[in-house]
Amino acid sequence: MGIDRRSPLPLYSQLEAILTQSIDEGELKPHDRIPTETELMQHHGLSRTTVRKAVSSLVREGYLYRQIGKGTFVSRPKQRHGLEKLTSFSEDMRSRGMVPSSQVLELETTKAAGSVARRLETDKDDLVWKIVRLRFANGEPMCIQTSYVPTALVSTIRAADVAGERSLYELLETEYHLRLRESEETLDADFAWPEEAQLLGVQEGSPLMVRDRTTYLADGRPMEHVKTLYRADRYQYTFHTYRD
Amino acid sequence: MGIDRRSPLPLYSQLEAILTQSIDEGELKPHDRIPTETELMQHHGLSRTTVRKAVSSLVREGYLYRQIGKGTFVSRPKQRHGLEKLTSFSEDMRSRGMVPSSQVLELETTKAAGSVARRLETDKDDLVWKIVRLRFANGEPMCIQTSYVPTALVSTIRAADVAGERSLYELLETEYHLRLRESEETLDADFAWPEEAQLLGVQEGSPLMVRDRTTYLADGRPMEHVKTLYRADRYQYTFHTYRD
DNA sequence: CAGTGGTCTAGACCACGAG
DNA sequence: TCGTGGTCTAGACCACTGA
Repeated sequence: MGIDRRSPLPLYSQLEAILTQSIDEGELKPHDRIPTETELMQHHGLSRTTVRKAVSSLVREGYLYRQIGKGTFVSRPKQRHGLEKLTSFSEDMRSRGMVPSSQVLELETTKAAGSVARRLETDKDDLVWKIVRLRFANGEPMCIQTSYVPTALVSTIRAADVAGERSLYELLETEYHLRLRESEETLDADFAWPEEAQLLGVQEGSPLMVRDRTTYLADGRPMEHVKTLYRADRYQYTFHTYRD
Repeated sequence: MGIDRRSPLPLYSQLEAILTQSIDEGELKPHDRIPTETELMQHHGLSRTTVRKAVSSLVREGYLYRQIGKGTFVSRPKQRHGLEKLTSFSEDMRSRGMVPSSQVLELETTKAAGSVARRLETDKDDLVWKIVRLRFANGEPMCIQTSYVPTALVSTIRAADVAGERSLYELLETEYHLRLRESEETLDADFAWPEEAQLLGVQEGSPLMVRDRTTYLADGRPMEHVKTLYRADRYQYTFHTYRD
């Protein structure tokens, strides 16, 4: 494994891959010092700027931490997976080692109600898709998800597009070539109402995590607003924060 | 407002300040294109590398977004405050425009129990501080917070250090010169047990947000493990995610 | 003191998007 | 075709850390 200058991958991202691989394979252990920036330059034949770009990126992602005057070190294992990534339910479950699937409960176009219209920045009478799905992880109910997508962005959605293991985001990215950039989310706690409890297979009044998300495209237009009710006994949200 | 080469602040951070100020003051509005990198170089007499470092940083923080071949644009207002910051309860409440205060319910040293010892990476018999506080925002109960801090790091904590408006983090950073780097957190939902409900002033069985956090120092040592029970009717956790 | 990461410069070539 | 951001180089000086 070395730097390949004919590869289309940028050199800094190749160096990132080399370093993360050394960490994941255990060559570099937590709190080990990694090679000096000068050593990395000479060893891989790169400029200092490129080396620093690779290392800085891994520092941002939580793989490494720097101490001025001393060196750069490997972080504690669980402190990786630095910044929160924008993922679909399917991607989220797969990264937790579970198999996602879906059952479509509703799929229709409707006029955007007040809060949905505000989040999607559409007019009150514009049509939006409403998709209600019961979502499973390893075949067990995990959450109820209600999504709204402007019909102005996506003309057609069929149940088969979003059922089973199919992901709405995959459809939007592959079929409609919409590039997602970021989302804004809130987490809250609530009870299960009777209908929700029955769908999720829990007792009425059980605790739920409520996740509200608005997703935006690369050009800034809102793409989706979604409310998800998770079984709190099966789902925890995990994240990282940094000082400065 | 311009670049001051005699200032101790790095040039890229001065440029960041200039750009964020133009945005906050409304000179640059959401979806406006900001000046080209070349224009910023010439206007401020900086190299392209420095300009790019400033702009990239604002892109990471969610102030700006880039579209290759087209330019760099201002994000939608709420999409700023990009990455999650490691904040104390006091800092969190102040940033939400509320006044924090605390009432100390317990303050003692104790042997670290199983899960606490594991999180703090101490031996089972090592002593840790246990601090239980009822925390208020604008005088209303907001959460119950139970903190554990190794006595190896902090020899003395008096009730006055952590009561009222005083923050544990401020104490650690100013008195003990401990530099915090990052934390690992989970969010969950649960019910209020009778004692908790009474302290928080809610009905028994009300929904709570449960936040578990372990905080680490710049050199990687665990500094604090804290469990916080928030009134779900008064607290929502808000965050951002990015694709790629 | 020598070595580390932190900052900065002046140049270069490229791929993408729009007219 | 031209201007945008994306990548990369070789060199420089600085502040902080530890011996």
